[in-house]
Amino acid sequence: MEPTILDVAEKAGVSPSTVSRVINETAPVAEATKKKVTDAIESLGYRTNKFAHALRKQSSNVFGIIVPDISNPFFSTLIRGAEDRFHEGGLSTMICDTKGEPKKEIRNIEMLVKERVDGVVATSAESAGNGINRLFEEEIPVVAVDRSPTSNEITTVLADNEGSGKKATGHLLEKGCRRIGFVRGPSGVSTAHERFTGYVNALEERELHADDDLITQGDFTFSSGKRALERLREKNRNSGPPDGLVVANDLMAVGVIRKAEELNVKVPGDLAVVGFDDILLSKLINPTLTTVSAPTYRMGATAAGLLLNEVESNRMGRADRGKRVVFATELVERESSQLGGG
Amino acid sequence: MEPTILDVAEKAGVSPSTVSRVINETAPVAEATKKKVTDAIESLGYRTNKFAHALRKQSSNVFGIIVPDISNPFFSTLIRGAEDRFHEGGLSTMICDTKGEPKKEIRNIEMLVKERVDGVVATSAESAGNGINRLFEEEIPVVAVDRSPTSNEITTVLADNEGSGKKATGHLLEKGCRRIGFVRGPSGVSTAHERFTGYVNALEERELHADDDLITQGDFTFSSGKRALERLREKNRNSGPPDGLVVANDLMAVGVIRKAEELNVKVPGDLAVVGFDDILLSKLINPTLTTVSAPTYRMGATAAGLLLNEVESNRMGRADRGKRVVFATELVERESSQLGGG
DNA sequence: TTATGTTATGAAAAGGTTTTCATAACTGGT
DNA sequence: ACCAGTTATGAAAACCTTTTCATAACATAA
Repeated sequence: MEPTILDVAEKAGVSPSTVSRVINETAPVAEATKKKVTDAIESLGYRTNKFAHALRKQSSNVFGIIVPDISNPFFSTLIRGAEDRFHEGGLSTMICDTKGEPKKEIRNIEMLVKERVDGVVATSAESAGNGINRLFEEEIPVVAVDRSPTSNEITTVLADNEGSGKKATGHLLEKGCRRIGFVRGPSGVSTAHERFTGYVNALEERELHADDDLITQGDFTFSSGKRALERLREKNRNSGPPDGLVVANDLMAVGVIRKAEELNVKVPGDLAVVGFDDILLSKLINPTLTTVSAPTYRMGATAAGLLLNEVESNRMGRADRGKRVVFATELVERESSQLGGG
Repeated sequence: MEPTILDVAEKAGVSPSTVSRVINETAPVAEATKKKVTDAIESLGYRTNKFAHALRKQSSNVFGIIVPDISNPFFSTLIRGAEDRFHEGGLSTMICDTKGEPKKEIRNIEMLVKERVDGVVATSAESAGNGINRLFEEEIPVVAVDRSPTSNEITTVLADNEGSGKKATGHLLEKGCRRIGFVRGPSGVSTAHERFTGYVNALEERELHADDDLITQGDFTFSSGKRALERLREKNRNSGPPDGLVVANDLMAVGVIRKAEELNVKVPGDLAVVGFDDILLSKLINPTLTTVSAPTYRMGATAAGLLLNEVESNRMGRADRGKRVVFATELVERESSQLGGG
């Protein structure tokens, strides 16, 4: 039914080998024959059979992209960056959403292994026992993005999270905040930890130091943000509540703002808030949220690019791994941090 | 390197055919030989080669899922439903995000064709020239979900959008609204149109009728919601503004609420608002948004199930297409529609 | 006992590429 | 005019399964 390379060869009056050479430009072919072949391909509507191609080349030309949550705009932008880069090269992609569940991550990785993808761009879901090792076992090249993997053999693309933490904290200091608290993210996530480090460093540079009572932890969800503010106000009933809060991601920051409203704490006014990621929601809530944004699209594209390099290197027999690219971030100033008209 | 079925055969002292029969349970095999084979498979760590399998069977065991926006929680839930169903059967999935751009939809579909997927679950991005026809040409089975395709040959899974429109409108009427407006969605999208029809019918059942001045159109985005409210208040400067608004999706409804705030119109109080989809955001904003939700996860799972049936039928030589499943929807009452304490 | 059907297995073909190995026809240099 | 090196092509092998066709052994029915 579907024409094969043999049909093309016959129609063009050449051998299948020659047709293959024309298609893949893998050896010189006389101009005249080339024309005969392309004509035959055209008229038959021939397309190379993916399965046969993959079998012979032992390569699927498919790449995997793993993220913990596709509905998080941060990750969907990352995906878009990576996807565009892959599609540019005529490569296909499989997107995997682990929903942050290790079980689902494993299942997804098993799928990618079964599909014999040529490589994977991964935002490994959890620190503990991440399935990336599995890909290593199978000798499938991996590039990590946004979060640091445990192994440093793995090429990694990151945002400057520590710098982000510094920027956010510095911003609040400039706005005149004196008691600045921090809502940390889940303990296993490098991103969250580095942001916290930035906060600590920003304070220390000014010879202040982080008061333990002003620090609490959430798990990146909206409701954990609400609980965080509750706890912080409880803890500081005597010493005086924080007047500024750096929150490890936007979603929790929105939770903080909602809870502040319930408690009749004015944001901004009584409390300035800064988040991270610049998700869509941050522009939509009231007050709009000051946040630190990373060049997500470019991070995705870069990760894909590095992965392709790595695959290419592997084919050439060289092995270059363990590169590290860090992107600068940017403070996006909005209403939630405009203290006292200043 | 990687062991083949031949290695297994040799180790077990049988022919490759027998090994294949053991693996696929495609013909009776003596208990003793079966054991020898499974032992050999185990000890060699054999896994069947996907490429060879696909080539021989002319089937990838991969299914496509097309949505206009993966970061929209409505669609990501739909995806999860479909994906879970596919994974259950050991099938793989490729998720495509068209970003609502026809160009991207075409590129994605081209990719699915190239990958020779066994079938596609699609929320066709636009009404006009949707790429689904392309899949038809390639004889790739398709099931449409959430939006009606142009062809009625195609099995479709829908929410009862007209019913939703009715419920939303009826709810506002019960709350005492007298001048109820409607913000329509993009003209090509069946979902949006049906919701509008529900609105009209709800009014007519009560022998009211929809005032043209109370109707305007948006494009499903946040900012188009803001503009919509502006236009409606402009239009009705003399006749009096609407006291209730049914908005074709939640994102626009949030835009309406934000704009109302800017204009000092109280929601609820001066204006009651109802949206559709029950996206995460609807619970997070202030006031929380009353909305109509559909069983999104089940819709995705059902679509995948029907697709699998259809593929199976095709293999058996029968052709059953054009089924139609409609899911009931549910009103989720929140703050935005609680008029005057009543 | 002979014919018929079922169970259990192997040999070989088929699925559609890419690539190695050969060969032939040229090219350019001496 | 001869040799070396390209250039241009074809034949055939290899990639790894699944499946058809055969064959043999065995059971059941007449």
